[in-house]
Amino acid sequence: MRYSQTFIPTLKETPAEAEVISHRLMLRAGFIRKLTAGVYSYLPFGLAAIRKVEQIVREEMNRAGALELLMPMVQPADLWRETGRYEKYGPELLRFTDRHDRESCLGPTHEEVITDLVRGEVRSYRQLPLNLYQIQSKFRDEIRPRFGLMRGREFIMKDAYSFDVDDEQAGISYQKMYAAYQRIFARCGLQFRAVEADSGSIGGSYSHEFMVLAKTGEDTLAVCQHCDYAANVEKAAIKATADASVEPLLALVKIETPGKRKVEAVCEFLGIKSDKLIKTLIYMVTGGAEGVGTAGENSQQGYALAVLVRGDREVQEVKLKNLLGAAVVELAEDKAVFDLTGVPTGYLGPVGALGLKMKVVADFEIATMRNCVVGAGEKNFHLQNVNLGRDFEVDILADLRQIAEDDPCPHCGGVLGQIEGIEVGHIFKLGTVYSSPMRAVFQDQDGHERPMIMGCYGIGISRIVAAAIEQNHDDNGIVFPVAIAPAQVIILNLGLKDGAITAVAESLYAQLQTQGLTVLLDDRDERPGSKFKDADLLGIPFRVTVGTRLGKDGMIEIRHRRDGLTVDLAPDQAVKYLHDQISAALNQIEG
RNA sequence: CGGGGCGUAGCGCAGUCUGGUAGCGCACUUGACUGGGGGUCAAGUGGCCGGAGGUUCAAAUCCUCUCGUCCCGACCA
Repeated sequence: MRYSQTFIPTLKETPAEAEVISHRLMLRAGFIRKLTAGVYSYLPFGLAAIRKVEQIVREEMNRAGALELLMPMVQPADLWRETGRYEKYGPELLRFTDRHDRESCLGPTHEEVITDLVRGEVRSYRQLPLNLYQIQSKFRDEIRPRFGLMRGREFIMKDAYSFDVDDEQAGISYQKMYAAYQRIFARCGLQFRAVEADSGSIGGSYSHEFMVLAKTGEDTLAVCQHCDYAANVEKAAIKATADASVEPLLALVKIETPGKRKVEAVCEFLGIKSDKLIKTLIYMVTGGAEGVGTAGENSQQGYALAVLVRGDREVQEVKLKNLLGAAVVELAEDKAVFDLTGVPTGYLGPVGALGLKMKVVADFEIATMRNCVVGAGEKNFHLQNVNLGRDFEVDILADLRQIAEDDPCPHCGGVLGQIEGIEVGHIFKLGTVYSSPMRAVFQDQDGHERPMIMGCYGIGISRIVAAAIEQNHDDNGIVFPVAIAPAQVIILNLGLKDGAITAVAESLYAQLQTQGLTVLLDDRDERPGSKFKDADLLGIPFRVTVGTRLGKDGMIEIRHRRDGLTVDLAPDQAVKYLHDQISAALNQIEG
C-alpha cells in the first residue's frame, strides 16, 4: 500500500460522539465512519484489520474441521416460527414485510437457517458429524448501541454450527471448538479468559464465553484466585449456605419508620446492618412458564412476582429469568407496585397479604436469616424480628442473587475476584433445542430416527478489533498486536525530493513485500511530524524511517511501536531484521 | 423505554441568556519559505445555524412541534 494512493482519513481531533478509547481511536485513525446509530462503514485500513482477524479465524476453524459456507441475511418469519423464536426473540429482531406482504427478518443469528439446510440434506449417521460456519454481517436492533464497534447494531460475526449423532460426539465437537477458540484469541495477541456463561436467548444446556480482559468491558466476571473457576456473574452459581443463624427467635415488632424507604435509610434509622434486612422487590414477568405465575392470569400478558433478597444483595435478573423460564423480567415501576399492592415502594414486605396477591420467591440466603427487618406492607412502617416459617412463607427458594466478592468460589471455596471483560466469543451446547422442533433427524445404525445434537459457536470479528484496541493503546494511538495489524511495517520516506532516500525507501518497500510482509509506504508530501503522528496513531508495529540520516551515516531507523525500542541499521540489514522480528512475533503466539 | 446533553463550514467549538451584517481553531485550495514529532507567512474556498410551524419590522437567538445523535439509567424500594 502506498499511503498517497490509499484512503486513511486520520483526524487530529477526537469526534465528540466517541467516548471509549477504541471508538475514538478507530475514528481518528480513519478505520470506521458512522452511517447511523450503531452502523458503521469499514474504511480500507479498518477493513484490513478485520480481514486479518477473519483470516486467523478461518484458518483455525478449518484446522478444527469446520467448513465455510455463506447463508442469507434475510430470513422468512415462518422459519423462526418453527422454533417459536419469532415470538420470543423480542425487539432486537428487525422484522419487515416484503412487497408480497411476506413477513421477514434480518438474521441476528442463523440457527434456524442452518438447521433447515441440514435437515434437508442429512439423512444418515454416516453424514455426521458436520460443522458449518460463516463469516457475515449480522443485524441486531440493540436497545442502545454504543461504544462504536463494541456494541453496534450491525456487526461482523463468525458463527458455526455443529451436528452430531449423540451427546458424547457433540461434546467432542464442543471441545474442538473450545480448543480452536483458545488458539484464535491467543493468535490475535489478546489477553483473554474463558468463563462459564448463561446461554441466554440462544438456548441450550451449557456454554462458555471468551472474554477479553479490559476495563471497558460490559460484563463482570467472577474469577477464583485459587482454582481455575471463572464465570460470568450472570451465571456464577452460589451454593445454598447450610449453616443458618442460630439466634433465638424474638417477638415480632412493628416500628414507625417515617420516610425511610431506601435500605440505607432504614438501616441507619434502626441502627442495623443491611444484612439484617430483607428487600422485597416486585418484578413484572412476561412469557413465564406455567405454574409459576399467579393462577388465572395469562402469562403472555405478564404477571407480578415478589422477589426477596438480603438488603446488601442484588437480584441477578438472568438467574430469575432462567428460574421462571420467562422471556422478560423487569422491576415494576413505583406506580405499578402501588396499584398492585396498595403499598408504596420502600414499605413492602412478605408478611401478611402480599402472598395472596402474587407468588413470592426468595434467594436461598433468606432461609439462613433470623430476626430480620422487612417493610410492614404499610406506609411508614417496618417490621422487626421477622422470621421465615414463623411470620411468612415463600413459594420458591432458589439461587437468585448476584455473586459478591465475599462469596466463596463455588468449586473450591477459595477467594473470588471480579474483573471486567469484553465478550468476543461464545460457545453453546444446544442439544436438540432446534433440531427437535425443526425435525432435523437422521437414521442411526439401527435404523432408528433420532434428532441431531447441535452446538453453536460465535465470534464477534469486528468486536475483536475494538477489544484489541481497548487492550493495546497508548497516548499516541493504537498499538496493534502484530498478528492483526492492518500493516506490519510502515516506511516513512522523509526525503521525497531526495533521490537516494526515495530509492532506499522504494527498494525496502519492494523487498519487504517480497518477503510476504504487509507494508504501508508513507510517500505523502507531508512534513515529518505528521508522518510520525499518523504512524503512531495507526498502531503499525514496526516503523522504518528513511531520512537525512542516510546521507550522513548510511543508516535507517527501525522503531518498535509497542515499547519504543529503536535500532539503527544499514538498509540491507533491515529486511532480514524485520522479517525475523515479525516471524518471531507470529510464531510465538501461534505456538 | 425513562432522565440528561448536544445539533452553527469536513472536524472541534464560540455566538443563543439580553433578537439586529454568522465567527474562531484545525482541515481544504493557491503561492512562498520550510523539511526528523501535527511548521511559518500571505491570499482564498466553504454554512437553508438539523427540520417544520409560530411570534416579530427583524429569529442561529424567543415559543410549539418534530427528527437525529450522544451519555446515564433500566441494579433494587
